[in-house]
Amino acid sequence: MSSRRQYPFDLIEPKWQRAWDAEQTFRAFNPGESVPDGHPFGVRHSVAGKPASAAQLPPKFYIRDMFPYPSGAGLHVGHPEGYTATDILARYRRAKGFNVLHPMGWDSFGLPAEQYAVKTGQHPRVTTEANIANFTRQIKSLGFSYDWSRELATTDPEYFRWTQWIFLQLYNAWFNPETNRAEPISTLKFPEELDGARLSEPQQATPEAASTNSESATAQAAGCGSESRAPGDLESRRRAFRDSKRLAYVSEQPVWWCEDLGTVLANEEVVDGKSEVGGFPVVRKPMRQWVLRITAFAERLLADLDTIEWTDSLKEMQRNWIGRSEGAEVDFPLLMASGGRFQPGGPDDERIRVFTTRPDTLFGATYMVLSPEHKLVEQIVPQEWPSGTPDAWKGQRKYQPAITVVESATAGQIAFGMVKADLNGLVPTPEALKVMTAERAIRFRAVPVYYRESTLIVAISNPADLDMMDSLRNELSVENLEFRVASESDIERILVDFYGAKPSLKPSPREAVAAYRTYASGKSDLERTELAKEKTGVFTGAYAINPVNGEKIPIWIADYVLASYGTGAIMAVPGHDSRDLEFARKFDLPVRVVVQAPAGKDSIGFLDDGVAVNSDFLNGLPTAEAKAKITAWLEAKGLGKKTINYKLRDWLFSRQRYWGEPFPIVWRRDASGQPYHEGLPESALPLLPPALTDYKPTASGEPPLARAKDWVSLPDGAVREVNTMPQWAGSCWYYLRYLDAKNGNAFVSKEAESYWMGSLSTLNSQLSTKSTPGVDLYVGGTEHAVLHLLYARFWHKVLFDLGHVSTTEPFFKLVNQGLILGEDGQKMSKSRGNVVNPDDVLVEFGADAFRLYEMFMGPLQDTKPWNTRGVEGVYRFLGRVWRLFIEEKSETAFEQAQTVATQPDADLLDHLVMNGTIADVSATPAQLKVLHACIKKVTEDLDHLRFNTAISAMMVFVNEANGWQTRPFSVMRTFLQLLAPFAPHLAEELWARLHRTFGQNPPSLGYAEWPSYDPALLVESEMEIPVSVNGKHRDVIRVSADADNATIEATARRAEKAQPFLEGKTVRKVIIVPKKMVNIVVG
RNA sequence: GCCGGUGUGGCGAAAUGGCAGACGCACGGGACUUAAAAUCCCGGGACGGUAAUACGUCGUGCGGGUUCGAGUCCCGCCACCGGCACCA
Repeated sequence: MSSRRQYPFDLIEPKWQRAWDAEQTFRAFNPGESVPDGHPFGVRHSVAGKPASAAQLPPKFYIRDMFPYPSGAGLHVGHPEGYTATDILARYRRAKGFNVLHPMGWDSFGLPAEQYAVKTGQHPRVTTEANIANFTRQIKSLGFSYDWSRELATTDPEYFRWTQWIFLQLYNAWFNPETNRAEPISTLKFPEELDGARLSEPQQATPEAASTNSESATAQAAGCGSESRAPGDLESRRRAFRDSKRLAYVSEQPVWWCEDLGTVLANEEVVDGKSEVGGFPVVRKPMRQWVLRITAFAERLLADLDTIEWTDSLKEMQRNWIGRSEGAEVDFPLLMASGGRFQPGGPDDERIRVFTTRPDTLFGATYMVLSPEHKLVEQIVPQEWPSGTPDAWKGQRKYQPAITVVESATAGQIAFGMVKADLNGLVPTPEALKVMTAERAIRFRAVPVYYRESTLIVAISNPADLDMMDSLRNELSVENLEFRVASESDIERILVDFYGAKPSLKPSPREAVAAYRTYASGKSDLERTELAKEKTGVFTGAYAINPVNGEKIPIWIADYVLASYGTGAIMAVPGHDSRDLEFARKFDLPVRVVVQAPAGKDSIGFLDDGVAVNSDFLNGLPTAEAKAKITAWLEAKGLGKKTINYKLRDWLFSRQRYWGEPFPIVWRRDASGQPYHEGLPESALPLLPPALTDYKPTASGEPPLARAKDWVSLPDGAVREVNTMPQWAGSCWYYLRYLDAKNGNAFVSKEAESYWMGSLSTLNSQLSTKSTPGVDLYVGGTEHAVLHLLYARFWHKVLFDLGHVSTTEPFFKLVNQGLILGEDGQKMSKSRGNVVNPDDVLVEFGADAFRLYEMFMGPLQDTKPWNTRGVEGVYRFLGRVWRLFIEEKSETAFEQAQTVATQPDADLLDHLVMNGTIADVSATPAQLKVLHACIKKVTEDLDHLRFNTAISAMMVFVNEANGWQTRPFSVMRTFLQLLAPFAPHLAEELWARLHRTFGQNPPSLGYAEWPSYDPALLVESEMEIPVSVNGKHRDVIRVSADADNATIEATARRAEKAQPFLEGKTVRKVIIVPKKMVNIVVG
């Protein structure tokens, strides 16, 4: 650790931060805004002291960071990595003559503040504001050139009024599949039976959007199905129909419920069956929720990825998440077990519709599987098993508590063992739970823990759960915890008592199916992934007919088929699908080869494209042709059609929390008492959350907002929606608010939007570098790949369709910064104790060194470990820069003055004197060459985001300049311009001093024109060219720069060190790459 | 399992198909100093060789290939990191 400061950054850095603040140096000006007199931006672009129109302003450059959640822990060194990169580019672009928009704000709604509020009763706003203040202090101490006048926080009512406004835009719009875009709900046409006013006119039935389950499900829930209703409630039905089409709609679907967080979560927030935040268990639970129709935009979200510059991996993540697959829907007619045709509710129910991407394997479909939740299940199950049904198909439980010893001890209080039991059909019965409760059964993190006769019995099936034992020990305050293996009877007790298992055959298909459905729905996703390594399922007793060959095939239910994908049903082709094969093997179902694998590969289980066999009229066709032929055949017969499916689900948009945006929605009841919702008028915004003293959910499990009875109930009898929006809402559009952050009349003005988002950029392209539309550069971590970045693209497209923004995409270029690891090469975390706090680094080395090191570590996108010695290295470099400019003797005087001074004072810096080696003389050619090489490298590297090599180029310059007896003013001045984006405080201080020393008024460094290099100065009169013999490097020759090939060849042939390799050999060929190398090929 | 990315000194890393290891860290030597720190200068891929030079051989995860020439391009592996994961 250095005992003495390399240079007085502690005085320099606050001094310039104050100056930039006071002079509003980095204010970005909107079209129509008046630029203050004398502001350096106005001076540079001749718009000072007057309002500048969009055409008078220089081209825009909009560069942004992902705004942070202001946590109580403060900034860590990962945050400023991206911030530094964008700040360097912002400063560089300003110098290049762009109007740079570089803002910062706060994603300030969030769980920690709310959890603190639940515990202490303190309003989350208090915590949030304190954290914002701390983050602001930390970020400002790094000297970033943000335009702080545009600072925003998603928790600010003046911000979230527009978040609510955008929600209303979604609420009042629908997706028109014919135009493939969002339109105002007023353009929605009612189907004929609801269009009472114009029954005589011919009406197009509203076409279904690309088949999304949510859509058809809600449409049916809303009652617009085929069954007719009394004409009296036509109005209600019209409303229900309209509500079912909105981009923001209410759905009763099963959602991920997290008990520990007390809220539901979106699919994207659930990772490995646990909540992304906190890692708590989640379960599937049907609830009424607000959902946004992102699936309607799946195709455009996918297609437009081709129009933006993101990394391949990021685009790929989004593609995977959207998960488009092409295939066919095929109808399988039902057959009753008795052999008669099935006729429950009408013509639509006579078949089961499946989705498959391999219609060419239809002849290999030997059974069908429905998801346990499939709506047809109950209707198709017969009273009795068909004769000859194997016992294994009847849902027989066949658990063998095969106990694998994991760890053991004697005479302990806790016994546990690994259960490898097939829990098929087993669920904790209410009776069993009562018994368990009486005996102090507890559920610990979804794992049953059973206390009986002074012994805790823990059945686990995953070695990973061993980690749990420590927490369990703490939680139970059991000391001297010892382990022993659970005995077989221990396990038996858990299975019988907890799961209510009885080793008996299910007596009827109905019971077997009911038991399996309960089992499947009761499993949390955690249990599903950890316990269900083996396939489970049960035969329904019903059969269907394979439409291509008339075969009778059994229908099963199994939880490996998801209700939420495709049609919730599949045709199983065990010959060519690994999951179906696994299932077929377990239950002894027939396997048939219908695709011939290439020679040498087994056709059973062959998943790739091959040639159709055993498939009647498809035989001999390659897979692609077989697909086309069978699809056409199905369509001609009316048995199926080509279909596209997506993995993407609609976006669950409501949370049961206090600290989020309230929905601008009220609920009323129609004449028949049916509740319906209504959007608030814009004039009611912002809708503020009510004041509460208790932030917990209500006793009846309603969200916290329900506690505010006065707030919830309106005088006219309506009640407010009590859910709130998720944290992602505010971050979906903040990049638009920055453009016009103080606008009270609109979320952004048209002028600001079109200028900054680049629709106007073609109007003023006086610079060769053209502006990109949208955000020019967005830098942030990969963790938002499918959350924020997908949601924001979706909102942007809706706003675009509705005419509120002018570009189809928000972020045209995006770069992911790499993770910074701790000094031990591990991910930084409190528990590892390897977290580096930027505050500490700043105290010791200053902001400039910190910034420089963050960039010097390696390429921005790479993951790399922190190394404090590395900071010292760049800090030393800055010290060398300092000493190039400052007379060392004057430093002694300065230090003495500083010791005497009672408090730090920037005036003390005036004791410093410029280094006497700097003189206003013309530079030597060698000096110019060093400088211009540096300009070239730094400029080119900045254009390609190669900060680390730009810094090393400056180090090379400093190492050279260090040896100069005389340092020309002009050269040193230009160098400071190159340094300024990286180490702005030091550069500003030296810039000011340098100019004053030479009797000049320092021009604004931030807006001084970026230096350009003269290629002529870089040309060598002589050059060194490596000489190779047979591709091996042997010598280096010197020739004049304009030497022709003949001269080069002759010189190379004479090269001394090459001689031993040429002697006695015939030269077959001489390859000369101009200015690069010579290769002599001998034989 | 599928998709994407990355493998170069003791470490972070450089290298439009053309002298591998720029720059920095750590390390070693020297100057300055009573001494240390700081600073300045010099040296560091490995092996062989030499008093030290010189010089030679090998060397960019592994195995092949294309090329006068490969860290870079192609084919096949291996390892690590990230994402997805019963999506029909």
